[in-house]
Amino acid sequence: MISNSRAAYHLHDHRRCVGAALAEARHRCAAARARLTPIREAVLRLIWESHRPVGAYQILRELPRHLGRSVQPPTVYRAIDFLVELGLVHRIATLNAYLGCPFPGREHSELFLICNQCGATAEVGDEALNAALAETVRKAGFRHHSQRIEITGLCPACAEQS
Amino acid sequence: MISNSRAAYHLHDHRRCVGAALAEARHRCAAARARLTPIREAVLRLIWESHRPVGAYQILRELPRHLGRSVQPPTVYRAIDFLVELGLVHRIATLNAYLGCPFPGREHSELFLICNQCGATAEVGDEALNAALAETVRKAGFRHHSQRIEITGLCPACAEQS
DNA sequence: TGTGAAACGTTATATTATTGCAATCAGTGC
DNA sequence: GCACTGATTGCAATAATATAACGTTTCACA
Repeated sequence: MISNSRAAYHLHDHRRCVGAALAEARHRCAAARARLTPIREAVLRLIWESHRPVGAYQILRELPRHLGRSVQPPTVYRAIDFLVELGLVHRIATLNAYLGCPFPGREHSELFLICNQCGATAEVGDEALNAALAETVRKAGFRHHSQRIEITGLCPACAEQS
Repeated sequence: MISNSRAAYHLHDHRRCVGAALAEARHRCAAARARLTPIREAVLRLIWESHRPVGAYQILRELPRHLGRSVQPPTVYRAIDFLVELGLVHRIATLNAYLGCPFPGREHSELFLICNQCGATAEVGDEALNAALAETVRKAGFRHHSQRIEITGLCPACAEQS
C-alpha cells in the first residue's frame, strides 16, 4: 500500500512535498523529451500549494502571483492537459478540479480520499484493492484500460473534531 | 456480485429494462412519498432509452419527444437531481452525464464500466470489492461516506471485434 | 374548499472547457 | 550565424454544463 494520507491530512513540512513534486516533474519531462516551461511550472506550483484539488479558473485567477502576468483560459487548460498527460496531476472528476500526484510513475490505483469538510484529498494505491477490482472487472467480461476511484467522507483530522 | 453487464453490452429485450426501471421508480417514489411527475417520468424514460450515459443538454434537446413541449435547463436539472436523490439515476462524473441505475435500493458499489468505443456502460456491485475498498480506506484513517468507481476500457462486444 | 409545501416556469447568469488561427519560441541541421 | 520545423503560447470567440433568484401553479391533505 502506498499513500500520502499522512501529509495530506496533518501538519507537515509542505516544502518537501513541493520540492519532491518539482524534482519529479523535471525528471519525467526530461525522460519524455518534453519541456517544463515557465507556465507549466507555475501551474504545477500553484496546484501543489495545498493538498486540496484546485479548479481551472482558480488557477487562472491566481496564476499572476506565480507568473507575474495573467493568461487566458486555453493557456491554463493546455498546461493542465500537459501535466495530466505526464501523470503529474490528476483530474478529480466529481469536483472538476485538479490535484498533484504524490507518486507519479509509480503504482496507480487512482484512488482519492476527498474530505467533505476541509477538502484535503489524499491519494492511495493498494495492490490488493487493484487485484480485487481487476477481478471484478474481468468477471464482467470487460477489458480494463483506466480506473478512477473517488471516495468522499471525513479525513482523520476532521473526524476527530466531530 | 450483481451486474447488468449482459444487458448493457449485448442484444436484449430492452423494453424489459425500461419496464423494470419505471416500476421500480414508481415503487420507490411511493415509498418516499414523492411524486413521479410527467417531467420526471419523461426524463427517466429518456435516460433509459439506452445503456449509454446521457448529458443534461441532450435530455433538454430530446425531451419534447417524450413530453410534447420544450423546457428550460433548470427544469431538466431539477428532474435529474430528484432522480439521483432517489437513487434511480447515477451521475457519471467523468462524462458529465447521467445513467439509469439498474438496481436502485440494492447493494451499491457505484462501479461503472464505460466502453470507450460504443459508450455502453454497465453497473456492477461486488461485496468482496467493497470489502477490499473499505479496508483500504480504513487503513488510511478515513471515514467513508460515498464512493464512485469509474472504469474505462472495452466492453465484451467491442473487444471481440478488435 | 382552503392552505401550505412542493413543483414548475422564466430570465438571467455562473462555471467549466474548447475551437481556430496567428504569432512566437526552442531546438536542429547546415 | 541562419533557415527550417514543430512545439508552445496569445488571443478572440464561443461551446457546454450548471445554478440563482423569484414568481406562479399544482396538488395532497386537512
